[in-house]
Amino acid sequence: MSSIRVRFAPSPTGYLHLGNLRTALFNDLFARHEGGKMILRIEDTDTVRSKREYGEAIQRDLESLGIRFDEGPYYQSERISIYEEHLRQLEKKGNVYLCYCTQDELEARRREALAMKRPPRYDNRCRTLTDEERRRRIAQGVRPTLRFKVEATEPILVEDVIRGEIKFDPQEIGDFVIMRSDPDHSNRFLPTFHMSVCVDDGLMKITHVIRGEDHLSNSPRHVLLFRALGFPIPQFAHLSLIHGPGGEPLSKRYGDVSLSDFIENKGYIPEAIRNYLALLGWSPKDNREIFSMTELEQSFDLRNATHHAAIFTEQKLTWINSEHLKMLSEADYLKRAFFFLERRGIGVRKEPKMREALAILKSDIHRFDELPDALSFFDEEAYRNRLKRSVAAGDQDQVYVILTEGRSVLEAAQEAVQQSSSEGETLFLELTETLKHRVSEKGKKLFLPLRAALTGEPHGIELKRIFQLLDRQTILGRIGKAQEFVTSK
RNA sequence: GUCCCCGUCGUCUAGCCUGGUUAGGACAGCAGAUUUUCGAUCUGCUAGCAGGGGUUCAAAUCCCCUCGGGGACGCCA
Repeated sequence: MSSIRVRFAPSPTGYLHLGNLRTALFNDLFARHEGGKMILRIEDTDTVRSKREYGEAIQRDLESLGIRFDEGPYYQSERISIYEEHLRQLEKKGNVYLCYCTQDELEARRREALAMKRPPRYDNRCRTLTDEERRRRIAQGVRPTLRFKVEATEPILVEDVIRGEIKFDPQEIGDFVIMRSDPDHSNRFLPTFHMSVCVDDGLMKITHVIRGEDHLSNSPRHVLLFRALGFPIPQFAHLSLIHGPGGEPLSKRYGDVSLSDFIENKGYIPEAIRNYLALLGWSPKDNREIFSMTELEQSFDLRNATHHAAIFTEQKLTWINSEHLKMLSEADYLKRAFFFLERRGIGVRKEPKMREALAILKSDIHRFDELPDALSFFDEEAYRNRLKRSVAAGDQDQVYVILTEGRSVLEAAQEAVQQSSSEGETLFLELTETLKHRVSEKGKKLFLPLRAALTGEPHGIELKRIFQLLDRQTILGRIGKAQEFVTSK
């Protein structure tokens, strides 16, 4: 039994984007590969911005991606007394002091420092506050914060599984706030992220802190805090960030990279998203690209994570999704396809041939949102509307052009179908045999008009299959209809 | 501004540690084959070491500088 423990610790101040989700996934894959445990911790100490609904949405997203946690969710807002307790230890050891600088003062000094091209860091001035000054501040009603004294003189080492050993000069780090004033209770403190993270990681016996690279420069502070609190220092692994298609960092306002949009609207399957996300910032030594859930866990190795940001684009995800669709059993695929279509309000089960058509489409489509169009030829009304639009658009429309140029083919086809009494594939074979002798067109010129007349689309399911899916009457009717439409113009 | 991280085809990446490869793979794109159509499939092609110095017989690989991107420097996390 491995003692490895990792955690995913989001703050419920918005929805998870794909970058956050990948961090969760890497924690999950690492834990499972190592036979360790994964803990979910909701970092909701920012009482103003945190929302319960976000916490719930986060859990839904994790679940739909197949990311499971062995412990939690722990809510930090319910653990305030624990942080207070550990604060007392730090106070006893003289690691903290009260700071009476107001936010306005701090902000003004930061701006000034920046303007003078100096580092905008805290100057530790309240470390040496005189009793008199302190009394004056209190009299003014200033609410203090508690700062951690950065007294280290030796370089602080952050051991990172991905990047190696990184050194930080403690001189570069100002005393930082570990307890801030609680906006809702006038004499109470709330832990800042630094404090709650270190106490919880220590208490929860986290062995590997796997998080985004944006936390890299926080890590030396955390090393100092872990030491002061008497906790062992975990291994760090800072993941390179994921950027959007334009190269910009992903942020919570990018609603279009939300998981539910990808699954519910675009029709990607979770296995594929997992697979794609794993490949964004990591690759196995053998360069494989398609992985099942368990295969991913087996080959995952944090040390193979990349060091640079990766741009998220849908093209490869689309391909990976089509590969995963092919790997699905027919029953599983149909179940999911029906589910997707029904959510779109397309009642597919009523149509007996629909199941057959869906099965054919399995190896054809990339994602489920291609299904409604691909199946629309079943619907007589949708078919007619499509033709009407074509005719209205005239030469601008591909289908209209195909139909017009293929008029002679359609005439011959109509006649041939009328003369035959077959159905399905046999009808198709007889038809092509007859047409071979009656018209000079072949290949594209021959089949495109037939397809367009039958489905109203220039592409779709194999033509032979369409004959299996539509009955004689419909086929005959549509060929006639198509001719009517083009000549009516 | 200071500190930290990063820079290989359009995109995801292998190679870097431990110098010697025609710099490999995949997606996308393009072309051909096949299916007497589209799609799917198969084959092929296009395309890259950010720039400059240095070390070396030899540099994507080691060193330095420059440029570019990102992050931190919050009573957000």
